[in-house]
Amino acid sequence: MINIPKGTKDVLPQDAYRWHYLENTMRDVARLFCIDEIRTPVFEHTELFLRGVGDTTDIVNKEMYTFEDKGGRSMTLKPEGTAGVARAFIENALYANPQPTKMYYITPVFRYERPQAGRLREHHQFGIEYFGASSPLADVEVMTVAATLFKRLGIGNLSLRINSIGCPECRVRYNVALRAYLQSRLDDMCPVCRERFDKNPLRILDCKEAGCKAITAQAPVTLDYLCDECRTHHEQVCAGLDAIGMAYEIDPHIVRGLDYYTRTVFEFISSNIGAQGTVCGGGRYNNLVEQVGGKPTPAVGFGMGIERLLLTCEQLGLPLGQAYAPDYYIAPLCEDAKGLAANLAAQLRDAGKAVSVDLLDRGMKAQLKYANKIGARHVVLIGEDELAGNRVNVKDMTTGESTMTQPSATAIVAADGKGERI
RNA sequence: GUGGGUAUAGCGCAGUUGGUUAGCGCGCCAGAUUGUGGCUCUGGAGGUCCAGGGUUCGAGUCCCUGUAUCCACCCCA
Repeated sequence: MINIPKGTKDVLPQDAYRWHYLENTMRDVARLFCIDEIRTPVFEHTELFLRGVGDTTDIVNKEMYTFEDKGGRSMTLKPEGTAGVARAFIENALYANPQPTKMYYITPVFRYERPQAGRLREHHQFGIEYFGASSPLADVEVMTVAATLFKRLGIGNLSLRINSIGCPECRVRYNVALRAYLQSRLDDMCPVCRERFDKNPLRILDCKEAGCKAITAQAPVTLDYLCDECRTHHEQVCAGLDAIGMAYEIDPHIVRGLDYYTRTVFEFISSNIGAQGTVCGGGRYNNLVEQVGGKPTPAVGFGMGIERLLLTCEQLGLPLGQAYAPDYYIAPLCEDAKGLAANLAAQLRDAGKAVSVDLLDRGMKAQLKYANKIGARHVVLIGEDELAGNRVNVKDMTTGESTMTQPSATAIVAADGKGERI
């Protein structure tokens, strides 16, 4: 027995409709905002993620599925969706199209992690990317897309937290201030944070250790060290959210783990799916396109974990569409009926009906039982009597009523609701 | 990479201070006077008790090691 790799999941036939429901809703919402789909490869040159995501991040450092192909090139399964889209934007000269360029994707992503509730090695993301719009209006619209999707799904209890981490210039001034504050308190902090102090002090704000939290509660926050442009941008994002009545909370401790973020960062958080509650995370990344070799291009977007979204919906008991069921199950009851059964199945399918036919040579009772279990709405019975009378028996499985009718798709469909109980 | 919980039939579980052919519910297959499903009843199939070692007359049960899985840290969606 070879079992499934750690941290991956099968979507089983009886559950696939839920995924279709979520994906269809995502595509519908994207359409409402005039966002077109982009599909990029599942693997890219490793170099893209080193430069795009950032080589100091955990994702790049210890979580990538990297391998050498048979030509000796280093390839990596995409650990997030944005870098590939940025690459495609540049490579296909999408900047030459009317701007902005608004794109969405639904894709698997891969990270070598220890699985737990809401965290997998392969998960799926719905993401959107807006290129070429520096206005805070774009930040607001991106958050609105996520909020619209949540609303459509009936999710009402997510909290939106936003922050601004400024631009690289703000970051330099802020790091000076943060280090000055932390310097004298280093002894009371956890070992991990003492290392972060030198490498990336911003991450200390993210620490969950009680001692560190107590210290960082009073620490300077990026919001107080923004340059004029970044501060104005942030204020306008907040004003934009206020204007449309979207509730949010400013959380100075949101520091996203990907290096490409600038200015706005945000998360939609669920409180009922375990410790990994971030269903959607995103923000602005004005330097990414340039970092992977394009001309400076402002950009903003989000990634949404579909498994976490599904968990949230399930926890809330929300409807997720309906399982697929046959419109007709055709039950030949003798050898001679099989030809007609196959013929009627073909006719009904031509008419757009979902049709299942006996493949196991089962008896009538077993076939009706089976039809019931798979949720067939009608059963077409064909036995000796029907063949002799040039008729078929259409049974409505909801009402239990049967109708004798001519052996053609149009007659069978027209028989719906006209039967009598036998 | 670190810590804790769990592992018995397809799924969910029980299994006494160690004791003889390892059970229950659901599901699956079949039947209940031979052409009508759901409800009910009856029967059937299905298990290397995670793996390897140890203690013992005897291990699903106790001990050790390993593996898998779940949860949490870290980090993220």
